[in-house]
Amino acid sequence: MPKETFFNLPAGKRERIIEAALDEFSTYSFHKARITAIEDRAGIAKGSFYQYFEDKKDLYKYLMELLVEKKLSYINRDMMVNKEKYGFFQLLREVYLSGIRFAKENSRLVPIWMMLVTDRDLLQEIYGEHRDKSADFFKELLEFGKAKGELAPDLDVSLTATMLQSLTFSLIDLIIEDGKLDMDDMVIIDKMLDFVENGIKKRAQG
Amino acid sequence: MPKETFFNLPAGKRERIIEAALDEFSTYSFHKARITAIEDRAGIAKGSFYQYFEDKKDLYKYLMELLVEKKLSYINRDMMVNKEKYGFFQLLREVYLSGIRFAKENSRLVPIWMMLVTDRDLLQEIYGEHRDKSADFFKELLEFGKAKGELAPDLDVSLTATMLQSLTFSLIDLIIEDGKLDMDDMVIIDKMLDFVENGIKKRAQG
Amino acid sequence: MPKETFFNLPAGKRERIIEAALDEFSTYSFHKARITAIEDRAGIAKGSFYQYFEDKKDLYKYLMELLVEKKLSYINRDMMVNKEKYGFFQLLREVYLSGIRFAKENSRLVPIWMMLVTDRDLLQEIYGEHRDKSADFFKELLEFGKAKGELAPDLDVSLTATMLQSLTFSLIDLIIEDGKLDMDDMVIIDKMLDFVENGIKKRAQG
Amino acid sequence: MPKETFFNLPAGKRERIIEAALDEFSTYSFHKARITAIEDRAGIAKGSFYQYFEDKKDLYKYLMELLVEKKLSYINRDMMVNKEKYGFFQLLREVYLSGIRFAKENSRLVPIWMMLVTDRDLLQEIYGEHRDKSADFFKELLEFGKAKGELAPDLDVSLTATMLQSLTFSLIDLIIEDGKLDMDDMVIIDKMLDFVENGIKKRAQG
DNA sequence: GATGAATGAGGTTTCATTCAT
DNA sequence: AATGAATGAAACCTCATTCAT
Repeated sequence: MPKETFFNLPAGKRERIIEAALDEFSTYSFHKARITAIEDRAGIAKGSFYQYFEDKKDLYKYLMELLVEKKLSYINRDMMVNKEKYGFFQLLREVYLSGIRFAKENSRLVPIWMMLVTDRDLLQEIYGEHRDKSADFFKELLEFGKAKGELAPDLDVSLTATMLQSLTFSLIDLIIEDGKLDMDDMVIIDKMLDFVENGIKKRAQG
Repeated sequence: MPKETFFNLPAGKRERIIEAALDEFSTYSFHKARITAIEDRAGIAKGSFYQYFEDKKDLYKYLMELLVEKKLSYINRDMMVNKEKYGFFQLLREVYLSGIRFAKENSRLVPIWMMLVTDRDLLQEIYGEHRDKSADFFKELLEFGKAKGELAPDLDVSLTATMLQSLTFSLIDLIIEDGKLDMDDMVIIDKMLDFVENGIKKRAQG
Repeated sequence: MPKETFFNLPAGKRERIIEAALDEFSTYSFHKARITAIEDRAGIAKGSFYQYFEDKKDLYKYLMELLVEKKLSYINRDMMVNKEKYGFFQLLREVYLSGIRFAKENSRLVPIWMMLVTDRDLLQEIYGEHRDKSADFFKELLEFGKAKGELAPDLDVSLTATMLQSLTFSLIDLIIEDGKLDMDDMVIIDKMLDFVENGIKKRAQG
Repeated sequence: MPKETFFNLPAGKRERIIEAALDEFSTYSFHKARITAIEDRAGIAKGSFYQYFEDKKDLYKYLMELLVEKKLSYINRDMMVNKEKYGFFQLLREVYLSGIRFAKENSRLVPIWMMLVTDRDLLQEIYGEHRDKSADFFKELLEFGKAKGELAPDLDVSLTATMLQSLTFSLIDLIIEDGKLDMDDMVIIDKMLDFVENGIKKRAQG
């Protein structure tokens, strides 16, 4: 956690520091990223960083907290709370949509987070034991879908959750690597949902 | 590329070095990984590493080459060459199976490769311009499936390729993180294929 | 060029570093000279050197700049600007005198510079293409002497410049290797000038 | 001194080694020069060098011995032994001529030797206490010239010897840096001798 | 709190030299 | 004697972090 002094900083400066940190960490892995570069880009003096943060890891953790916080803020709270009013696939659509909105507006957070997730040692250092909350979220959603009767009752929830999550990642990655697919975001989502709903096997009726 | 001296080494020693490198790079990100640690674990003297490799990057590249080479060796060449004899989903099944076999027997290569893929700067350093051959592979396979009439003719090949690839990653990850799911590999694959074929929507007939 | 931080240093410390560098480089050739030794002698911490200089070469270049700057400061500017008031040999005498004054007060710079000049590879590394300004200086002076009618009109300017320059080196070397000749500096200079003026052939009149 | 094994080597191989050494040491200063590079260029195996020489310094010393030996071989022995038959300036001319011949045919030895002479620490390491035999040579020659009555009786022998020596260096340097002066070697020598004989002052009679 | 110099652990890399075959 | 891998000292350099002002 940042020191108190960080939160006492004028908002502009605080933001400049965060921006600089995002720039650095989204470009370089944790160990290659340099505090000095962050200080330079933020326009603060050489050791000033340590007025605000315990150390490199402290800043990194904070960035990850921002990520979670931001991520949540993009989900339509109302829909999630009043699940019953919606169908499973409607909800899933909203989840993907929010994921996209988030990624588009916080594109630098995504690579940071991806590097973290694939770096076991770092993950350990940052979180101690890691608990994948995102998978839990999908599990819950799937249970709900089952209960509603929209999904096959014998569907394996754990595995499917993993797969849905994985698809989310690839969705976000597609969106960020702007131009990889020249397709409108909505179209992408709809095609992906169709894939999830119906698979890719050709059916008799089309 | 390793220096000639590396290939002149007795197989045992060469393997010890590679083993040590795999250990180190699968545990730590490229920049945190230490040559010294590799030397120690391989039981060779302080600067000896440089007898065999140009530098850290050189070793890393070599590991990635091994990965590609190994990966390919796990695919049933026969099936891929005589595609026509098989159905699309049979082929996909084989691809997933080979992915799993590979991952089980080379579990340390996977995290190394994942860290690389998520670290843009490193990717750039290692490969210059990166060309995702894996996605191409799936595209080709999908085109084949379309031609065979097993897939919907209006299926978006690029997007679907991305999704299939993404599912492969998560499959491999599941397998490696042994115990995350207590399910037999075959069962996992079959469920995943079912997901791909039919999606998760409940149908009238089942 | 040293970094800004170097010039921000208290004069005393800055001088200690330069002194240490002069000690090291005047004793050892560029590649044998050790940064660590300089740090030790200057009483600064292990990597501190790099706060002030880019690298070894950077420091070395700076020393060479100091040399040029110092060297120039020893010449009687007035005499050189108002050449016309003086005879050629008076001017040459002044040049030699200034050379001696410089060498006596900066005796450690001379060997550094000599090592540089004789080390083609280093010279290349330090200066890229090297332009011998010192020879140009003598050429100009000789042209002046010719114009004044003090020198033979068919004198070869380029060659003579080279020879005068060479004699300067040996003069400086003599002075520095104190005691090699037990003669007063003035006497040395006068004898050398006599050599330059009249050669060593015995003449009819003496 | 090289080991016996070196002299037992077939002449061709011995020469290849010396050639390679000359290449390396004439390009790089003692400490930058690499044994490995010499081995490579000579086409001998990695540690083979140590079959023939004690160490780097041993080879270097040997090269310097070759230099002296070669140098002497270029002087017209006959003239030096029967000095009386010749005039001082004739002898000096021969000295310069031999210097040039030597330098032209052994151009790589010159920079090696120059670097050595300007590197006090190395000189010390190589020779312990250094005795400048070359200056002695000129002193002797000058004494001879005085005795013959060709030089002014009050000429300072030590200083003049130093100057003559210095001019030799610059002469050799000029010759080696081929093209610096586009003048025939003979012309250079004659002009230089004229300089030594008569200085550069314009005389009444021309 | 801000500044920027100071510190030193620690990593990479080079290469002369040794050693086993 | 020849080969070429092995060794390890030692150098350069980076940078997170501390400290004095």
